[in-house]
Amino acid sequence: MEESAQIEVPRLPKLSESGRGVDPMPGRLLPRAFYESAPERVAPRLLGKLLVHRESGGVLLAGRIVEVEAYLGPHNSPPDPAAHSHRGPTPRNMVLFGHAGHAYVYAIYGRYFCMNVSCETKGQAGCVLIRALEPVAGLDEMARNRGLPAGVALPDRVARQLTSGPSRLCQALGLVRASHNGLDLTEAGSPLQVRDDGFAVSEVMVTARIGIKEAVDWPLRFALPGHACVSGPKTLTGKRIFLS
DNA sequence: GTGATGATCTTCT
DNA sequence: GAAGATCATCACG
Repeated sequence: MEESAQIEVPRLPKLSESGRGVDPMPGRLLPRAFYESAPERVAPRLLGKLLVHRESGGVLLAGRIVEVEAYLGPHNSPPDPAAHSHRGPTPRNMVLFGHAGHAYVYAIYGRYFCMNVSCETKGQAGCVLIRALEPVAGLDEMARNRGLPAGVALPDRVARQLTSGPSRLCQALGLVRASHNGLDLTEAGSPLQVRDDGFAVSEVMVTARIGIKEAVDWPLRFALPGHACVSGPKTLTGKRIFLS
C-alpha cells in the first residue's frame, strides 16, 4: 500500500476562506461523561475524534486522533508502573487526580511536551496519551509552529510528520504546559477541545506501548490500522479489534 | 528504512 | 543526582 496516498485533504476551510473573523469549531463537543470511564475503554473511542485548539490569535488548529495510549491509575490492580500517577499525586500530575476530561500537559526531555486526557472519576488517575494526529485544519500554522516553511505545499512525507508523535503534535498545535495543563476539554468556551464530527472508526489496531521501560508488553496502544500519520515502528505487531 | 546518538531540563527521590 | 510516555540528525545498508 502506498502510504503517501493516505494523507487526506483537509476538510475544514482555511481561516481566510471562512468569510468570518474566526472559524467555527467543527463537530460536536465531547461531554465529560465520555471520559468518565477506564482509560483502556476511553482510548480506542478517542480514535477518529478531532483535537481542536484555537490559538490566542484566533487561528483554528485541528487534527484527527489516529494513535493513543492508555495509562492506568494507581487504583488499578496491578498498578501501571509506566504511568506518571503510579506513585500517587505530586505537583506535576495532580491534574490526573481531578475530574475527567482535562488536559495533562507535561514537559519531557527538557525540550518537548506531551499531552494526555484525564479519565475516570475524581480521585482515580487514569489517562490517555495522544500520540499522533492527522492534520485537518490550520496546516500552515502547524508548519510554522514546527519550524517548517508555511504557505507552501509540503511533500506528503513531511506533512504526515507534522503531528506524528506526542511531542510533534504538541509543537504543531502550540500546546505548552504553562498555558494548557489543566484546561477543561469539555467546556464550550475552552480553547482546547475534543470534538466529534461523525468520522466513523470501526477497526482499531492494538499493540504494546512505545518508549517505556515498565509494563512494556501491556496492550494499551491503540491506532487506526495502516494510517500514515501513526508514529513508531511500522513493524510493531498487534491485533485488530472492531468497535461496536 | 533502520539504528545509534546527543540535546537539554523538569521532576522526583 | 538520576531518569525520562522524545525528536532530529547522521551513518549505514
